[in-house]
Amino acid sequence: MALDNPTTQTAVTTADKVFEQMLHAIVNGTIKAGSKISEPELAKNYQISRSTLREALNRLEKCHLIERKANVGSRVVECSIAGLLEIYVVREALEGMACRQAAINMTEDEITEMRAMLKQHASAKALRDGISYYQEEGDLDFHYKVILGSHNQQLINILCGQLYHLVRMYRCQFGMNSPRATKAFDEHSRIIEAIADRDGELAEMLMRRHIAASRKNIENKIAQQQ
Amino acid sequence: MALDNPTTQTAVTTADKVFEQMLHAIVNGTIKAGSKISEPELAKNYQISRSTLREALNRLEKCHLIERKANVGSRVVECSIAGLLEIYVVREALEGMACRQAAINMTEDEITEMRAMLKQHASAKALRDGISYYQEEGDLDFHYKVILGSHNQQLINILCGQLYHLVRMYRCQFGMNSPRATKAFDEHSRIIEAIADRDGELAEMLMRRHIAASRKNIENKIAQQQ
DNA sequence: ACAATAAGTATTGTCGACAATATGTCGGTT
DNA sequence: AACCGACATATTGTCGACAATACTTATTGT
Repeated sequence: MALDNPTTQTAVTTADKVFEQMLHAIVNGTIKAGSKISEPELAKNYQISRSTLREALNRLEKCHLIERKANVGSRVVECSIAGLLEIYVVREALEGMACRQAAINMTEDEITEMRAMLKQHASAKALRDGISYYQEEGDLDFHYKVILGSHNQQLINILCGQLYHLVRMYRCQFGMNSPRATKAFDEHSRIIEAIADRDGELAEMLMRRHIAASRKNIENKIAQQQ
Repeated sequence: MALDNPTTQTAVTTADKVFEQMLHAIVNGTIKAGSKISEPELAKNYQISRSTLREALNRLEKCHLIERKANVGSRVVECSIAGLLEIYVVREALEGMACRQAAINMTEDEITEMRAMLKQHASAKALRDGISYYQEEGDLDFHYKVILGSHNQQLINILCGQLYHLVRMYRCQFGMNSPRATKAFDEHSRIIEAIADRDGELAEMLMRRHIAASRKNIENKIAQQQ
């Protein structure tokens, strides 16, 4: 069985398309974080009925991008520092485990593919312009591939289907062009080697440190600002 | 802020009520695992319109209890051994981390409460009748409280809001009256003590071993049957 | 002047009908 | 006889209207 990849399945129904549009709009802040969602207004904007919009809202809720209260309505989630740190904690646990599982379950082909990807990132890193953007995308790609490599459908669903979009939202809204770019690259390399060695324990530890380092980096930044 | 507890919020709308009914029906197998869901039929059964039923189905999908394909329909998830093991892997990672966070964030009151709960379980364990049921419920209670103790909303959402119901479903359908009852009780005690000592690292390790032991127990059982 | 209550407005929840898509059946063709 | 394609049926997706609930505003009483 090919592993279901929640972010790749193409939109077929109109609710799907509206969902994707709103997804982008929320991630990049066009629809502001914390703002209330007016069903009648949005339905008119997207030229669809309220039922269809509500279907799209349900998908967004599944990604934890909006929150609904009965008989009150939907709000886009707030982007708080506390919320960001909470996500890092969850990622540390889940991606760490995904890494361990990847060391067990990844095929040789997948490992080869990851090495190739990393090489490509290295050359992209060499040319200095547009570093942050590409590096960030590369970072997401890397983590993404490791998660898929776990071959654990539950892990994939949670990380790629739900948390993934939230992470992107935070990155966009907080404008995080990580200064850890070069460091992160080395860490990625070591993680892949641990996976290639089928050393699950080490792979998990390295991934956890990698994510924990990002979290601490943010915590420090916040502490400085205050 | 009081921590939102996804399983406690009472049903207010009719879709909520139908969701809860279907939840029970799916968990205890009244609606069979793997079976296709007929929207017209169920809507008639529950005496509601299809829109309302679909709303309920969306909630079930959020808990990963049903799966929908566009223009095809919904199916109740299958209960496979592989799926069960996948869940244990996720739980090991997430509840382990929840335990670490609980060691950091739990209030003294919460710890006192947990100790009291464990004492109650001990006395319940003493009277031999109905052990499996109560012990299982007790087990769920224990894990539940630890998760809430993490004070991490993301962790709580994922574990209590989504995986919780799946775990219950597997327990029901596979008739798992764990033979690890007494052992599990001791492990629970040690975990609480680690939390009380504010030793997050130990608490996480103990919880991970606790869950991994359950998983291996199942793996062994399966291996024997074959 | 302030609080509380009541009416009015707006938003969400629910309903039944219609349109679009997929599944199953039957006949024809190679 | 097996495979392919068209038709019929059933199911899902979408729509607009109505009902129920929450919020706002105005009015009244202290």
